[in-house]
Amino acid sequence: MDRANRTEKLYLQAFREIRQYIVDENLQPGDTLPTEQQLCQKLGVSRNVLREAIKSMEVMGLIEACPGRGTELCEFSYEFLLQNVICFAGRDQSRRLDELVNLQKTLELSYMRQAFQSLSPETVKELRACVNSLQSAEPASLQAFELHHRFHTLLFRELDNRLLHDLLSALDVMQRQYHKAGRLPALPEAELADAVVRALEEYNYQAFAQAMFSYFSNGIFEKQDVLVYE
Amino acid sequence: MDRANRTEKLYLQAFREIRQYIVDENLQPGDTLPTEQQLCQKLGVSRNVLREAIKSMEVMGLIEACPGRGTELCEFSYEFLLQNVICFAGRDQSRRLDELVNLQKTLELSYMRQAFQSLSPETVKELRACVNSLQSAEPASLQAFELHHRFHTLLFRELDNRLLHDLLSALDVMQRQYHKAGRLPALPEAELADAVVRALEEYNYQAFAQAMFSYFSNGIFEKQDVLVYE
DNA sequence: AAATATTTGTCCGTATGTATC
DNA sequence: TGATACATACGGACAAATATT
Repeated sequence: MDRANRTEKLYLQAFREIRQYIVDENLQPGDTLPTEQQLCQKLGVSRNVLREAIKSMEVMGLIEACPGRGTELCEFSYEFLLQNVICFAGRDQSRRLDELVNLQKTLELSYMRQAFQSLSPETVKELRACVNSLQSAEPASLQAFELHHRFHTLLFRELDNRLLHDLLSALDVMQRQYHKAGRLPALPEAELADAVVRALEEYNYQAFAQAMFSYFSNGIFEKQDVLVYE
Repeated sequence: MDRANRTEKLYLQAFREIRQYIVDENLQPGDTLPTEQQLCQKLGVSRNVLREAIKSMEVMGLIEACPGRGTELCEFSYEFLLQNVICFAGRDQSRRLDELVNLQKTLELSYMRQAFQSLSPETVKELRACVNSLQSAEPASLQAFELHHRFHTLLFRELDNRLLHDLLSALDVMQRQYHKAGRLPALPEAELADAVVRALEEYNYQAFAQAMFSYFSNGIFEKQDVLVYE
């Protein structure tokens, strides 16, 4: 670490270097990081500075430390997103919700063809059960919100695109905060979700796409324009 | 193995308490936190523990500390969160680049109409200068890579969508890492970027959209299918 | 089963650089 | 200019939890 002409704080620098180390070494969940002593030597910083960097990762749920054993990578979780978005993002910023909803609509409509092709009969059955519950649930209830979320999760869960999957989950986590704060407008009617599943049961892509567009033109999604092309 | 009975680590506890303090006091961006000493006393922990908690917030971009002045809240940004989602979430190296490129293509084509409408003559001039440099740069060089990214940044920088902006920026960060590792295939030819800017100079959306599609059908983007609709 | 070594958790002290008055 | 307040950074020390011999 070049300390002669450094301008940035050491703990910020250390954090990025450790993150880079994890990426470069392709460390997987369950793998252990070097000990604090080793990392201090590798980065050329004191133990305090190193811990400020490493404990940042632990606070975020990326790693877990245990005395006597060491520090290991965790399975990635959106928990830290949830915790922080609650406190810092969801405060008097009404347009952020629009941006979240718009991005969800854009992504799901853009990837729906791949989703359609990936869906197995088993998942379609689960989707059917989900939508049936949705139709008998109280609209705008917490239960309805959860079922809508499950509906979206099921639609894309077999699509083999980890990045998209994580991104959709992150969007969901963020929207959840708005819902808790009572600022989430109504979701589309259950009937529109039902039409999507009916198209899946008939394995009719045209009908599926049509139903998806209808779904995403109602409720909270209504005013979110998306550029769509042929 | 009894984790229930184990007392929680102090730095995790301190982190949550400080966050709660921010919410309770309704602190806004620009407001200052109590000094380290005051917080130590308030929470009843040592300075080291307190710093491990507070520096976690700074690493996440939630606060900023300055010697002699104190610590203040920052404007919330998704950038850090998204970068870490991308860094830690999908670690399958081989597919990740495809997913990154595909997502960039999807987002830029989906939001290009809004981008077109938002662009000012000043930015178009900067785009022109950027593309001119690109045409005289050595293809596949580091300079060409940087100019391509500047091209994309300029296209969307006036679009008033913070979330999209942060996401594109996070994708850029990740692609940079692939480029450093020499794993980034060739970008589209400079001529295709030039056609985009020519359409902007003529304020012709049809030509712009056409040029964008051509750009995103070449080089690294070639094999990335995107669902497009009418 | 016990002793020892390893690793993280927590605290203290000190020196330095920087901003403010 | 000087004094004060604050964050930055380093090092040492001991405790607690775990692993190893």
